Amino acid sequence: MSPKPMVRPGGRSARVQKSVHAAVRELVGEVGRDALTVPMVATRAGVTPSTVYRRWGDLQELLSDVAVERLRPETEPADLGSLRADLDAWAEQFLDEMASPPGRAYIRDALLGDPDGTHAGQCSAYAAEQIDIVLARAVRRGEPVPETELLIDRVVAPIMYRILFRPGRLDAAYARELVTNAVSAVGGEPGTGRR
Amino acid sequence: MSPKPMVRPGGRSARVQKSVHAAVRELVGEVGRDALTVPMVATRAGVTPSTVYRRWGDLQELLSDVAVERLRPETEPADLGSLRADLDAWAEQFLDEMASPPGRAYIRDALLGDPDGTHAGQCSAYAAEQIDIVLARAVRRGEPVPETELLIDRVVAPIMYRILFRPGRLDAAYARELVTNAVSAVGGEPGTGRR
DNA sequence: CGCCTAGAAGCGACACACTCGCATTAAGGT
DNA sequence: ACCTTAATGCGAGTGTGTCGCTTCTAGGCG
Repeated sequence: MSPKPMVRPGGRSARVQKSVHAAVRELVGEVGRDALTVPMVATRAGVTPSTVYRRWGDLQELLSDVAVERLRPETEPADLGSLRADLDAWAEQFLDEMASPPGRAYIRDALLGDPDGTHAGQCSAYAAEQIDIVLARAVRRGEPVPETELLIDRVVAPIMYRILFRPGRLDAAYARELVTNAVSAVGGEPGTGRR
Repeated sequence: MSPKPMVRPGGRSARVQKSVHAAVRELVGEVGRDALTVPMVATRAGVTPSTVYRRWGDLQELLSDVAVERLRPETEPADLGSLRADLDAWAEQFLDEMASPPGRAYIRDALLGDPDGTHAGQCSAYAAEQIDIVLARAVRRGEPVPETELLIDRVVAPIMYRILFRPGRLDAAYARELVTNAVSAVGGEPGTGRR
């Protein structure tokens, strides 16, 4: 028994992954998501279609892979001096990015080709990380802070639910309302702190 | 100008729709969702594949159609004598059905093949209707009631978010917690009533 | 330093899902 | 009973996706 199959992140495999991802991003911009096919991506990336089929199995899984990458936040939430201001700003930006047409498309793609829920879990983890940064800052300032879970339930979940399930519009005021309701629940009435 | 193009719900079209839906349900049980193909469904339903392609366009859209039908609640929420009891019972049942493996599969399918968000909106409408029934009952009893929107944001959205984005387990206690937090927000502190 | 092994990519052939244009049938209105 | 219109049936063609085999490279080992 050898110690482990080993993945081999360096070398050829990594090059293939990078060039395939790049090809997807280019082609989505050029021909659109609907016209995209695996052979097209493979040709652009300079690999054979079977390689793509083997590694990703499906166009949807490939798109999901790329979408998760695009949904990764690029910067830390801004530090505006108070928990409330930080959360407001973060929630507004989060809603803007997620509710925009490309954002909705990425969310759909990420959920779509995701048999075991790994990619979806990754998206949720991104939001949790950003919230944790904001909360850690507030703790350092000595402010009372809600649980991360509470903010996910009260702010992130309603936004994502509306994006996915309801056709209606979403604006910054809604994000601020959710934040207000969430922070007003901290350090006060019973039954708001979960788990 | 004739009044309308008209859909023709009765007659042949309706028969085709019914037999195709039945074929999907049968075959999903027999060969599984992964092995399902449009030609297979068409053969079982006694129609030509092109008919299925024309009406539904895609296997995913067909599965989405069937999934929405399965997600339609069959009974009204139970009347247990109080708002709190009704909401607890409803939320627990909702969570049970939605978080179960078949429930998750139906949700995924419903979202998957849904270009314009119609099916997703239908699912959301189902939940809103059930909640409205419970709230209308409570109003008749003279109880103070929260807004439907608040319950969707505080109860439905967190449950669906966790089902879709988080691998963790969901139990009845979580549903009750969400209901507690939602009803405790009614008729009290500022900033909880939305819009 | 060079061989060995195993995992990954290249290649080509085949199956079949999906599209499309045309003919046919049936539903609903007049 | 007729007419309009839309939906279904049918068949051919295209291109996606699968599979077995070969070839190559990365990492382990003597």
